[in-house]
This record gives sequence, C-alpha cells and structure tokens, in this order.
Amino acid sequence: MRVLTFNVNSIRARKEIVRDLFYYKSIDIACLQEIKTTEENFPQIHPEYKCYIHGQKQYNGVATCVRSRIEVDKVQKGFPGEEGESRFIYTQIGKWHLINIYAPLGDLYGERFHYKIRFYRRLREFVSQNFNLHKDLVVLCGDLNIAHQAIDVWDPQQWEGKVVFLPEERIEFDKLLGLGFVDILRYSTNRQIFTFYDYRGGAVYKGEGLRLDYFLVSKPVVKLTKGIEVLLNVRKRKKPTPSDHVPLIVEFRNV
DNA sequence: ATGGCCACCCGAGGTGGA
Repeated sequence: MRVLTFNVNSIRARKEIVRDLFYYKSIDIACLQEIKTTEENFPQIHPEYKCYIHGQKQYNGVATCVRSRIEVDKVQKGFPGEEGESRFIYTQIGKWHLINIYAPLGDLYGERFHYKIRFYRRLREFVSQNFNLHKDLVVLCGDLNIAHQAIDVWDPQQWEGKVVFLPEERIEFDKLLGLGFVDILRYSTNRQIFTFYDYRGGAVYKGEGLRLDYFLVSKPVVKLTKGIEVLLNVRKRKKPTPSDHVPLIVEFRNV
C-alpha cells in the first residue's frame, strides 16, 4: 500500500502534477493539503480515485483520495481544533486509520501562534481519545508546519526565533511524538532532508529548505513500513509550476 | 545560458504562505 502526502498549494493549479504522481508512482492513498478550494470546485484528478474533501474557499483545505477499489469505512471531516478552518480529515480503511493534517503556520507569539498551540493540543486529544498507538494501525501525515529539530532547517542560526522553529512549537511536536508516534523519515535516516523550499531567492537550487511535512506512525506500523521516498525532483521541475512543498511517499505492507 | 515567488480573490493589487 503506497501512501502519498503532498501540500499541493492549490489543487486546481496542481491537478496534472498530482495526476502524474497517481499514475507513475502507483499511489493507493493520497493525503493532500492546502487544496485552497471548496468541494464543489475540486477538480477531477483521476477517474479511478475517489476524493474525500474538506475544503474551504481560498484558504487551507485537505483531501484524502483513495483508489476506487479500496473500501473506505469511515470519514470525519474536521475536528474541534480547526476553529472554522479546514485542516483535518480522518479516514478509516479497514484496520488502517489515516489522519491528514494541514497545521496552522502561526505567527510570532500573537493570536495565530496561540491558535497553532491549541490546534496541536486538540490533535493530541483526538489521537489519545480514539487510538492506542501501541496496538492500532495509525498514520498521521501532512504539513505539520513545525521544523522539529535543528537538522530540519537549513540554517539553525538564521531560523532561531522564527515561526516554525520556535521552542514552544517544537515542544508541541515532542508531545505529539510522546503519544507513541514514530517519525518515519527520521527513523529511517539521519541525513538532512527537506520537504519545503520557498519560491523566492532560488531556495531549492541553493538547498535552503525546511522539513515541515511528515509521516508519523504508530508502533505496529513501523514494522509494516517498507520505505519512504522524497520526491525532490517534483519540486525542482519548472513547468508546470511546482508546489513549494515536496511530495513524500511511504510504502506499507498491507495486512 | 542557467534562476531570482505564487495563488487566491476577481479583474487591481492586497493578502497569506513559511
């Protein structure tokens, strides 16, 4: 089972790129973030996939697209921590529980920062109230908008005191992992790998990136993980315009 | 030589992203 997570920065602007990923990377389940549109205006990506969409006009929005032959048992669009913004969609597929997240960016200790902290607290409540991460097959993926450790930013000195790398938000990330999640990329390698490059300043050509997108998995899922793929070339392509985020694919042994 | 922000709103330029 191959699962994609990808902050598309508008699904309407990126539908061909997503379609190609579905086809060439044989994706079974796609967790998309920042679709930036409503369900009515969500484009047809591929006829053999069904998309469960939690959208809104102009901003945010998440969608989980699943191969038509895969049966989806349950869908929950939204949770209390969103506070009116579309940032959460949960799907249950057999024994698998998939949480697709677009976390708030926040600001420098203003209202949006407190919103981000509340969002993380609510997310942990959702997980701890619904799952046992030592027994259940849980995959939490998406754009978490936090660079967890110094290795996850291209220049830790430059990023000190900046949003996505503030001590308080990194502690929120620690607490999420503390529930029993394993950060699959960091588990599989100690190399520095980024999933976001700013459009400005040629960041992707200079290697000036951040790791903001993650696969966090429960303990039993770790044993079922075959590998993780980071599609930097998709970010580096020029035409059509890429997203500023990098797609990630994890392959799981199905059960 | 190369590349130097993009997409949304809508029909201009302001705003949010990170």
